[in-house]
Amino acid sequence: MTRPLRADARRNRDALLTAARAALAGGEPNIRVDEIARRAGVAVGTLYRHFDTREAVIEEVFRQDIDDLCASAHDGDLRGFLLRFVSYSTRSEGMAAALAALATASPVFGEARQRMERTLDGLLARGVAAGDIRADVSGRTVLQALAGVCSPHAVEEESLRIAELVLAGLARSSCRSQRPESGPGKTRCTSP
Amino acid sequence: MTRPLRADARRNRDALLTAARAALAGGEPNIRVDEIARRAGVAVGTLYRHFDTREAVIEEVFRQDIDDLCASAHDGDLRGFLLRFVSYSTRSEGMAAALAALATASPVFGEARQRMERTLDGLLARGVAAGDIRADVSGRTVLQALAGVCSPHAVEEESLRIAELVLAGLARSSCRSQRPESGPGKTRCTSP
Amino acid sequence: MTRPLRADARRNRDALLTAARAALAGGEPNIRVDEIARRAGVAVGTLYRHFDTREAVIEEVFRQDIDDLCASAHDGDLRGFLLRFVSYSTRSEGMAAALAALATASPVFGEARQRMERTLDGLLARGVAAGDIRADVSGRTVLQALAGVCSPHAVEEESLRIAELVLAGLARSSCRSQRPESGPGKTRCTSP
Amino acid sequence: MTRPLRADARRNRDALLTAARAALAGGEPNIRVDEIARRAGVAVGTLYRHFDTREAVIEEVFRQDIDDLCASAHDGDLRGFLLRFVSYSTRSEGMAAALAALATASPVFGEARQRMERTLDGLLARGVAAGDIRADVSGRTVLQALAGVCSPHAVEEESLRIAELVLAGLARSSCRSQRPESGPGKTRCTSP
DNA sequence: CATGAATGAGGATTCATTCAT
DNA sequence: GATGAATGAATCCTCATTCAT
Repeated sequence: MTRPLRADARRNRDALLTAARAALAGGEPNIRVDEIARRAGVAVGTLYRHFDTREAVIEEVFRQDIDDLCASAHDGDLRGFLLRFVSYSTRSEGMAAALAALATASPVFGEARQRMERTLDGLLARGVAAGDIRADVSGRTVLQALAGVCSPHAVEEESLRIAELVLAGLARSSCRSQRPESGPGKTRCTSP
Repeated sequence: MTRPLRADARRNRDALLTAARAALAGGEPNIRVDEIARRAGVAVGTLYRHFDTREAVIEEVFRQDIDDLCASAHDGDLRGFLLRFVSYSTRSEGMAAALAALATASPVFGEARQRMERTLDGLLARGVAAGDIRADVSGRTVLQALAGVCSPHAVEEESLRIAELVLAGLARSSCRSQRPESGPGKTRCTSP
Repeated sequence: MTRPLRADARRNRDALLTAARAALAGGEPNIRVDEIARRAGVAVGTLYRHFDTREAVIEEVFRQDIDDLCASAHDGDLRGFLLRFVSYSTRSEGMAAALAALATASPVFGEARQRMERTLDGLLARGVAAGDIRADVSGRTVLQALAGVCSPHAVEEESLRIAELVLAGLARSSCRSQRPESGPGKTRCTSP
Repeated sequence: MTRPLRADARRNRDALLTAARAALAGGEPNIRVDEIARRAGVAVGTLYRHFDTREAVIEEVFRQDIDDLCASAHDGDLRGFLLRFVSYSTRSEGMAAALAALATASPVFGEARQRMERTLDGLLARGVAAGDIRADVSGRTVLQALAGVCSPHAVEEESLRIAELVLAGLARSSCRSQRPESGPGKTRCTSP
């Protein structure tokens, strides 16, 4: 049973996350733990009281951001969601690199990814029901396809074009033209 | 005027690149220089005679791979090109991480990216001429959209789905349905 | 405002300087940082917490030594000062080489040199006032003239002879005979 | 029996020494062997055919310079000799550092030192005979006293002052005033 | 709980010297 | 004799993490 944090402890924890988030968003994916602590106005020891490891700090920042993003999906607007994702990714240029650097399958990837995928699945399903979206694409695929916008140095304008491209690929009408030169593939389009 | 390398020197240089390529492709993006040299059967000093820095080795591997890939585009087959790219990326899972780690704009990024973009531009133009591909998407955008397949841990099957999704978005027919809920956007499709 | 060091940190810092001083004085001008740390009974990281770089350690040893030496000049005894300098230099044979190796104008050279020069200036002025010392020689010149005693492998007995030679040259009476073969030079002696 | 060098070998050897001398004189005491060879227009292997080791190259440069200098002493002019020495040292700022770096008692030190000491002894003896120079100072002492002018970054003007200071200390008249405050020391002055 | 000093494995790079061509 | 590629020991410095105060 984890007791709620004492007020000052809470403050420190938040300060650490804020400092880390700012650094990652500001293009410092390799920021050192000392530095994160310093900017948060605490000592390294305090950082390690709140987080098991450097990775854990970054993961938590990431997890929170994804949480916020997914929460915003309740309006059911797929396009809006993708654009917000693009916007977030563009702002946090450092995040992508940081996450890439984490490399080794940290659980956060799994968790955050699952939340994202489920959110996208919901939005896609809604679009399918409305007849706008093809039914043969999963949230997982869309997420992966959007990874491009996460790459460091991505420019927002360009990232928006990517989102539009993916959206176009998702449109129900695009289904028929999917494999022009081949016969009907095994991936059926909205088999009624 | 750089004189052609002596046979044995050439052999060593190649061995180094081969060792590095294998390591990167094999999921060891952080392989140490000593280790690369060891696997190539030479001493570190030899590595440093051929490459200014660790980064330079990785860049050269990357450059060669991209060169080979782009050379394969002469057949004009966009779909085939994208699938080969997916295949390459999937095999070289380590490469993505390695390149991401290089982070800071190493020139190779620019060079390789330009070569890729130009190649894609050519393939797209051909498709546009044939009436299969919409005219409002640049090679740059496609490349960026495919970045997702480069992420470490990407699974080939999934990456192929992404490629298909992007291809669907590129199809001429997808153009009309690009923005279902809005009126005709400013991005025109093949204005005849 | 730098807070005073914690007791144990202070102890470590001192141990590092002591180890470094001993090594330099003992003819090991090229001692490695690991080794200095090991002899001080700490890890390399600790050394680097206290000093930015290997150079910084050596500079600090040098600075302290010069400080101590200059502090000893308060008695106004020029001869005594020079002899102590000789003694120090002879003991720290490694120091000379170490400093020579630092070569590139590290600020400590400037600082320590200035302190030495000012100290010598003071002692010379006192001698001039007493009528023992010629007035046309600066502390800077004397310091430079003594550099010979700093050379590695200098033997104390010989170094003392050098000091005496310089002292002889500094004596007021030596002024007149300074340039036997030429007429009165532009460098006047104690212009009354 | 060492056969005289073939013309081209001779040329290479000279080119190497010239390159090394220029580098040392030009403030590059740490110049690498590759670089010396490159500047001489030959390969490292050639350098190592002529000299056993890096040290050997530097020693040979030094030896030649000292030879030239000592040869110039035949005119018997002590002052002139010292001034030439100052001039040489000032020009070859890098030499001092290089020699200091050699540290470990390379034989060249001994040889060159002996030649210098003997030359100085001769000049001093001449001065003693003429009644200008005190008899209780050896060439060795004078040489050591002049080491200061060899230090890197020495400025010629300043070095000349040092030489004058030493010359003043050497003057016969300075003998009496050598130890003003003490009684007659054991170092007698020209005991007749 | 917070502090910040200490740890120490890790890893890139240099360069004198050797030796096969 | 000349070439220059290869060797590999030598070393400095970084930084995530621990733990005494």
